[in-house]
Amino acid sequence: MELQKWYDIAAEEAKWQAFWEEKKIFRFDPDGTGEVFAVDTPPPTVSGKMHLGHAFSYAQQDFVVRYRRMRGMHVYFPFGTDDNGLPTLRLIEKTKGVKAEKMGRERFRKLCVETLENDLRPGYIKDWKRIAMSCDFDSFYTTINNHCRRISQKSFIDLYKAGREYRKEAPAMYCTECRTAISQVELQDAELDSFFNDIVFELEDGSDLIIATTRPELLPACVAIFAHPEDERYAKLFGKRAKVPLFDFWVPIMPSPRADPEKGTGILMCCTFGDQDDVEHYLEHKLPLKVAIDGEGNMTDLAGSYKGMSVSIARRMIIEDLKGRRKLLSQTPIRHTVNVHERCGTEVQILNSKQWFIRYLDLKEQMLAWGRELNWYPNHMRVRYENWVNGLRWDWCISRQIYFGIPFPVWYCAKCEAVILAREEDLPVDPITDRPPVTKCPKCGHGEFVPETDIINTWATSSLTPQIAADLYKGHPIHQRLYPMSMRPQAHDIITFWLFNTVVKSRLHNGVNPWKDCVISGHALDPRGKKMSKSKGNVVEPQKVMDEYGADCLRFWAASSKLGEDLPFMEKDLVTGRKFITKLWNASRFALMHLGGYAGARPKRLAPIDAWLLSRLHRLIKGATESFERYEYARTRLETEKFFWQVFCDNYLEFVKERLYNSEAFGPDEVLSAKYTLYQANLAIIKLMAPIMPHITEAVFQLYYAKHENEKSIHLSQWPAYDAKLVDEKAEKAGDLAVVIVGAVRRHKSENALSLKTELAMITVECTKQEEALLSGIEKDLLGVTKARRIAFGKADQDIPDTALRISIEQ
RNA sequence: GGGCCUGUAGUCUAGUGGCUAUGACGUCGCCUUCACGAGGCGAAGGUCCCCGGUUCGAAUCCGGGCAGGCCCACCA
Repeated sequence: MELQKWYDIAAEEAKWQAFWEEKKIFRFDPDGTGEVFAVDTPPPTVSGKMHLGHAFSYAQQDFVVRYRRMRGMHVYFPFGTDDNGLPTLRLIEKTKGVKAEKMGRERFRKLCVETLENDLRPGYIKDWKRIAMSCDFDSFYTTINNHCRRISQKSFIDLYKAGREYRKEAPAMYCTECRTAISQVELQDAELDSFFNDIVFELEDGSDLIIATTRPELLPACVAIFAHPEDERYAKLFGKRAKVPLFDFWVPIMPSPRADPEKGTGILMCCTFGDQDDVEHYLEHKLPLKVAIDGEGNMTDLAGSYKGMSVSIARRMIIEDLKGRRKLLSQTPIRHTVNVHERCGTEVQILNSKQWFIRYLDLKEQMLAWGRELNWYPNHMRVRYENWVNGLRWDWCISRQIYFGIPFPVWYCAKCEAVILAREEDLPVDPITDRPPVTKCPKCGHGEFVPETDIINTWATSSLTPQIAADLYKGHPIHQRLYPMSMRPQAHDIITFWLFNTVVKSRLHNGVNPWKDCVISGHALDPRGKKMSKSKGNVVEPQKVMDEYGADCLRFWAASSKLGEDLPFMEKDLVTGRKFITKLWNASRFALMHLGGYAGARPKRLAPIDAWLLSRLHRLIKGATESFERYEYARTRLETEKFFWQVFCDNYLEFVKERLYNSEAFGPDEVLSAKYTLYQANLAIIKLMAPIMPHITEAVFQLYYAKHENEKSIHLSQWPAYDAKLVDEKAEKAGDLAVVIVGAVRRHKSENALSLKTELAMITVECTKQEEALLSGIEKDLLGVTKARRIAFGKADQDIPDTALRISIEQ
C-alpha cells in the first residue's frame, strides 16, 4: 500500500469536506430509520465573521451529534441563521454606511435582504462548514425568511387569540438611541460616574425637606414623595405636601415600605418614570403621569425652559439653576450601576408608550416547574434559569419601533382602534403594503384601517426555532417526530434570553417543553483567562487558527474543557492537537502497512499481549461511551488520547513488531492474532476520536477500513461496541507486568546513555511463581522490545510485594 | 446584597473517600530507532487556596474564611 509520509492538514481537510458535501454524508433523510435525535441548532446572528466563542460552542455540539449518529440514531441537525431585527439593522447600517430612518422603510428593508442574501450570509456560513459542523445545511432557515415570518406571525395570532397578548399604553423600557422599546433581557449593567444631589423641597409650613437624587432632570416629572411608614423623622408629614423647586408645583407626601430610611435622606422622590420602583408606585397609588422625557431622549414641554434639551444637558442646567437658587445643599460624587441597552450602551429610560406584551408574569410557578422537567447538562445551569424566573418583573414586551424585522400581522380600525388580525392563510403579511382581510370594522363598521408599523422583537421569533426547524418537514410523516426535539445546545450566556423564551413559547403554544436535554457550553477566553472583546484587543480569530492548525486541532482544543466550563485559548493545545494528528497518522500508517493482506479473519486464540490490549481497549470503549452519553466529550477525548499514546503506541506497537517483522519465529495463529488485534484496535481508536477530529479519522478510515467495513464514511459507521467478554483481568495483569519490565529496561538504557537498540545479554526478573506464570507466553515479545538475548525469572521470596519487581540487566 | 461555578507542578488540566495525585505544554538529560527527529526514551518539578471538623483514611464530604469568574438584584 502506498502511504504518503506526511499528513497535510490543510489539503486533507479541504478534501474530506468536499467529499462529505459531494456524497451528502450528513443529509437528513426524512424517510430514514432509527430513533430520532433532533437538535435545535442555535442560529448564529449574522455578524460578519464567526468568532472563537462560536467555534468553541458549535464544535462541542457537533461532538455529541456525531456520536449519536454513530450510535445509529436518526439525526436531524438543521442549520439556521438569525438575521432579524436590531442586530442586523445595525450591521447593515455599519457595513453599508447608511441610516435606516434616512433611507425610508421600504428601501432599507430591501437593502437588508439583498445584503444578507448576497454578501453576508454565504461567507458567514462557510466558517461553520469549515469547522466541520455535521449539519444538513440544506435543512436551512433564516429567521427573516418567509417560512419564519409565517411561523412568527402565526405565533402572534395564536397567542392573541389565547388571550396571552395585549397592547397597552404602559411604562416600558425604552432606548432613546435606538428609538425603540426594549425588554428586560436586553438590559446590561454599566458603571457610571454620577452625583448624589441633595435638593431642597419646601414644605407647606415653609420649612425644608431634603431629598437625595441622581436624576434631578426628572424633577418636572415628580408626582409624589415617599418615606418609610415607620420613619419617625417623616411620620408627621404624611398627608401633607411639598413644593418641587424650580418648577414650583406641589406633590403629596405618602408612606411606602419601599422607601429605605438608611438610603440618602430616607426620602424617595417618585417621578414618572425614573426606575422600576416609580412604575410600581405609580400603578399602586394611581398617581398622575408626567412625561418629562420624549422618545428621542429630549425634555418635553413639561420641562418648561429646559424643553428640547437632551437629558444630560438638562441635568447639568437644572443643577446649575438649583445652585443659583440655593436649593442644592450638596453634591456627592458616586459611582453607580445603571441599566443600559446592550446593543448601544445608552442609558435606558422608562417611557409610557403603546406596546404589545405577552402576559406571563402570572406563570412564574409553572415556569419553574417547566425548568425542572428539562434535563440540564451540567445540572447546575438550571439555577440560572430559576434565578431569572424569580427575578422577572415585567411582562414580555415584544414590539419594537424599528425598520427591519418581522411585522405584526395587525391593522387597527381607524375609528375605534379594534384589532384586525390577518388570516392564517394569508401569512406572511406586511400590514403596511397588504390590505386587511376585512373591508369594514367588525366592531363599528368603519371602513378605514391603519397598519401596525412596529415589528416583532427578534427573540419572539428565535424562541420558535424548534417549531421552525421541525416545520421544514411539514407534511412529511417525520414531522411529528421532530418536535419536541431531543437536544438544545447553547452557551450559558443566553439561558435567560433564548432558552427561557423558547420554553415559554413552546409551553404556551403546545403545552410541552421544546426539548428533553439542554446542553450548555461555556465560553472561550483569551490566553490569560479573560473575556475576549474587540475593545480589549485580545480577540483570537478562529479563521486564523484554522489557517495554521486546521479544524481538527481547533476542535481538539474545544474538547479539552468539561461541558459548561470556560476555557482559555492556549496555542500550546493546538500544538498538542497537531502532534496527536501526526502520531495518529503514523501509527495508522504502521498498522496498515502490516495489514496489507489481512482479510478480517479471527485467530483461534488471542496471544497474551493481544488479550491485554483488547481488554484495556474495551474498558476504554465502555468509559468513552458512558461519558459521551452524559455529553462529557472531554473525558472521552482525554481517555482515548491516553490509551492511544501510552498503551497502544508506546507499548503495544513495540510488542507487536516482533511478530510482524519476525513472523517466521511464531505460529500462524499468533501472527493472525497480532493482525486481528492491530486491525480492531486501530479502527476503534479512530472511531472513538471521529466525533472530535473528523478529518484525520476519515482520512485513515478511507485508506483501508472503508472497503473492508463496507461503509461510505467513518461518520456513518457504528460506534465501537463494548464487549465484556474481552475484559480479561489476568491478561491485564500480565501485560502490565510486561510494561513494567520494558520500562525498567528503557530507564536502564537511558541512564546509561545507550540507544534503545542496544542489545542486552540477559534480563533477570525476580518475581513470584504467580507472576512468572502470568508472563509465560510473553517472553518472545519481551525479548523483541528489549533487544535482550535471554530473559530469566528468578525465584523471589513470597514477601516481595508485586509492585517491587526486581529487574537486573546484564549487557 | 443574593445565587451559582472555580481554586491541583512555571502554565493549562484530569481526578466526588483508598495504589507513589492524571495528562499535556514548557524545562533538563539521553537516543540519527526498522510508523513517527514534524519523533522516541528518561528525569526533575506539588503546602491539591487557607483554617477547622467528620473518618482508620480527605484533593474529594461538612462548616467557616480568602481569591477569581459568571448570572441576577439594587440604582431615590
